[in-house]
Amino acid sequence: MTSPISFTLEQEGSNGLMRAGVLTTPHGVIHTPAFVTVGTKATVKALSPEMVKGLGAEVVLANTYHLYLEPGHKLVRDSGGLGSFMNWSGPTMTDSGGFQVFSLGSAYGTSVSKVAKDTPDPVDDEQQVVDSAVKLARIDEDGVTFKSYSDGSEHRFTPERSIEIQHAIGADMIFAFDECTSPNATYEYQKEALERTHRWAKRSLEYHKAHPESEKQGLLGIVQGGRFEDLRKYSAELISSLDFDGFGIGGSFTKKDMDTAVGWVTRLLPKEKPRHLLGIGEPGDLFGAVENGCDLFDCVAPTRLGRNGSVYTRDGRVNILNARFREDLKPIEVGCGCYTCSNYSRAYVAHLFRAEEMFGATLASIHNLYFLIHLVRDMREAILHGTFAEMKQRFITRYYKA
RNA sequence: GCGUCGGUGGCGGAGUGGUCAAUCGCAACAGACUGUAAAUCUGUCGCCCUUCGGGCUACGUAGGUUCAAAUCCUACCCGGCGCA
Repeated sequence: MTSPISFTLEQEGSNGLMRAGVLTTPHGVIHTPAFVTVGTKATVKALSPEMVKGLGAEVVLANTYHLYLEPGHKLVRDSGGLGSFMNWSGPTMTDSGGFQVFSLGSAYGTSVSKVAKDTPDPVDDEQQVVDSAVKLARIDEDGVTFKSYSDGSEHRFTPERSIEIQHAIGADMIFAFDECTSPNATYEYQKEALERTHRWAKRSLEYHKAHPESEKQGLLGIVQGGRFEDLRKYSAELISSLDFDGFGIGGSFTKKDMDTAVGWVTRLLPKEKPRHLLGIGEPGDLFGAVENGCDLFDCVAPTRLGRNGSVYTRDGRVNILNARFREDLKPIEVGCGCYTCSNYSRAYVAHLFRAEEMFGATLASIHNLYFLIHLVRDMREAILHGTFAEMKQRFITRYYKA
């Protein structure tokens, strides 16, 4: 059976891993490597689809669990599918709800994120002690029972159910239902969770292939294995052996080891299919991931940081609320081509945040998304021109100079 | 002029003899945020010393009572209200 999505490699890097390509979906093409804009609840927070398109985004990723809870996947289906519902005409993706197994489960009530710090914060360790009874996700072999974070009602996700819902939502690319594990999980637990995720991957795939939606929607299998080399490689081989349309690399990492861990996996994945690194990332992480052969990335950071007043610049991330920007009439980044920097000053954006005017979140989100999307796009160009290493060196030196 | 209520940290506003450098909110200052439980969360917030801790100056002003006062008394200054 032919895949509803096709991937063409344009250029491979000298390290044999990184590559530039073109991913064709039923709703348009994505030039990879590409940063995927996150629109969890069928909206990129604070932005209209026109703004999202205008800042250069080629694809939007929504969330199955969130849309299932609100407004319900059937309504999305009856609205003509995700793209039609949210008025986004380009390519779309949905995450399976696997991340919510983590964020509402083991990470609930803690400050643990999927990317662990190299030097653990003792406060984090204390906060990890959360009664398992209050967590909102419970895992068993067959699936996950969630308690809605908004009204406490109970819901059940299985691999089949996740795919069924993702079929209704109708994104071009969907993900197998997996378990995103905590970076603090033991090897034993990671292994156990990995085996389960593999069984879920097969079930997701079987359910998908048995339905006509598989002719319009591509299914991506997810490699897990935490921070353990043998588990990552085992997972990459097993997931590769299945007939997925592409691959996701999920789960937890250490900031320092992320590149290495991604490399273990991408070396084993078939070159002719796209790889999506789930939930990453920060500028530095993106360089490492691209260098190690990832094609797609999504991250909430640009929009969340934007709403909270942090903005990216070539000289590092800054908080626009800092006193020094109060009367600073320069754009957030001199030379930036985004709508925000073309028309507004730091002082104005800072004023909006201080006055709690919602347009501030919009302007900061536009800038941050533009920054990351164009950063990855620049990486793509650099791969095509064989100048990736210099480009990376130049950026990293300046961005992390402190 | 008489009466009355009140004057607390940048602001609002608690406190009404000791546990008060003074609850709390706002503002301010800084930090965090990686498949969105998030337009959220955390910390600092009189001055000085290196943190623990210690020192100093403070609750309109000046005196007083008391072992001890933002809290009680007296006078004065200022403000609100009422009566002339």
